[in-house]
Amino acid sequence: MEASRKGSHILHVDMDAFFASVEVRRRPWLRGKPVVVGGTGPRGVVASASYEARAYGIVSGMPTARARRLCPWAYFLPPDFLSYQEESAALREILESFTPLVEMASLDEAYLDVSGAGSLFGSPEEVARKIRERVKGERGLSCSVGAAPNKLVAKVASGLAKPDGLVVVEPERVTEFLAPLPVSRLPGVGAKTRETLEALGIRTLGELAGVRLEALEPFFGPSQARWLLAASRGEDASAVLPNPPPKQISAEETFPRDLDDDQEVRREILRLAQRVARRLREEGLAASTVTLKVRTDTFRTFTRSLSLPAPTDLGWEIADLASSLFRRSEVGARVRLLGISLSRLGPGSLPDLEGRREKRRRAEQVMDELQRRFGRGAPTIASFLTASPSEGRGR
DNA sequence: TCTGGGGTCCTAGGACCC
DNA sequence: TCTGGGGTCCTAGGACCC
Repeated sequence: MEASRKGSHILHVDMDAFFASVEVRRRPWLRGKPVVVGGTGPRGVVASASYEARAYGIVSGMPTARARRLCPWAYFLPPDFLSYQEESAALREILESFTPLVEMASLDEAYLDVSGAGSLFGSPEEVARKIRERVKGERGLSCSVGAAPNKLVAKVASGLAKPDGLVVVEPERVTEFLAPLPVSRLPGVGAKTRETLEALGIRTLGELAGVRLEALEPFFGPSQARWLLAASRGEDASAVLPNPPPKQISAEETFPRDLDDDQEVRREILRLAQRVARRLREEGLAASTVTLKVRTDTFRTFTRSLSLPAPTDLGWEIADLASSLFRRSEVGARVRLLGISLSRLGPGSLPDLEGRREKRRRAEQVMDELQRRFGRGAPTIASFLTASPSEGRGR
C-alpha cells in the first residue's frame, strides 16, 4: 500500500465521444460516419460529435446550425439522456468492481484510486488495461485512460490518450511529461486564462512553471496564481471522493422563441420550479437559497437570489419566490432563457412527520420575509395561485 | 457563427457582529 | 474625532468543465 501510494495510482477514465458512440452502437450502419448529437432546434448546440464529424471541425458547444453548414451530410441526432445515464451506471459498475474508490466526475468520466487494488488486480497500468478491455467487451464502447500520481495529471494523460488509448505517467516523469504541452491542456485553463497567459508570452506548461509567482499575481490574483504554478508542475493533492452530495440542483431552458408575456414567464417559472423541486425531494434534500437566472433576447444574462428563513422542497413555494425575483429584476426585455437553481442544500423534511399546518406556517414565514424585504410589491400565495392574465409585473 | 444544460469553484462588496 | 480589524453571511457575477 505504502509503496503504491508513491506510484501512479490514480486513474482517469474518459469515454470517447460518449453520446455519439452510444448512438452509433445501436445504429451499426452509422459506424465510420460523421455523427452529431445535440439540440436539433433552431437554437441547438452540439453535445457530442464522432471523430469522423470532428474531422470537419465540428466540436461540442458549437451551434448545430453551424455544424450543419460544416458537414451537411452528417447524421444529426437529438440526445437521449436516459440511455446515457444507463450507460454511465454500467460504466460505474465495471469500475467499482476494481475499487470502491470511484468518483464519477460526469456521466462519461471517472477517477479511481487504485492504490489498494494492487494485490488483486495488478499494477495501475494493468488495472487500466483491464478496464479498457471490459468496457469494450461488455459495453461495446471505447474509453481512454490516464494513470498518474494524482487526479490532475491523470486527466491530462487521458486527454493525450484519446481516442481509445492509455497513457501512464510515472511520478519521476511528471515534469518532462507536462513541460512541452500547451497551457490549455490543463483542466481549469480555459479560453480567458489561456489568452491572458499568451499575452504574457507563456504558451507551454514548462514556460508557466518557470515564471515567478509575483509575475502572475497582478493578472490572476494570489489564489489562481498559486494554483497555476502548482498545476504547471503537476502538483495536486485533491482526493478521489466517491459520491459527493450535490451542492446545487438547477433546471434551465432556452425557449425556441423569446417570451414577451408575463403570463408565459410565470408559467415557465412554475414548470421549472416543479422540476427542480421534484429532483430535490428525490434526493431527500431541501434548499435554503433560490436563484433565478434570466437571459434576455440580447443575450445579457443576470441572476437574482434569495435566502429563506427555512429550507423548502415545495415547488409552488419555489415558483412563488422565483416569480418575485423576476418581478424585482424588472426585465424590460424579451426573455430567451429562464433558469432556477437551488443551493444551500440540507436534509429534507419527512412529509409524514410534518403536518400541513406546519408547512403552511413555514410558507407564511417566507411571505413575511418577502414583505419585509420587498414591501408591498411582494407576491402573496393567493396572488400567485390565482393571478389573472391581465396582471402586470414590476408594480 | 448567433451562441444548451447540468454542474463546481472563486471573487468581491456590503451588512452585520464582536 | 467619524475610527479600526476580523469573521461570516448574503448576493451577483464569472471562469470553467463535460
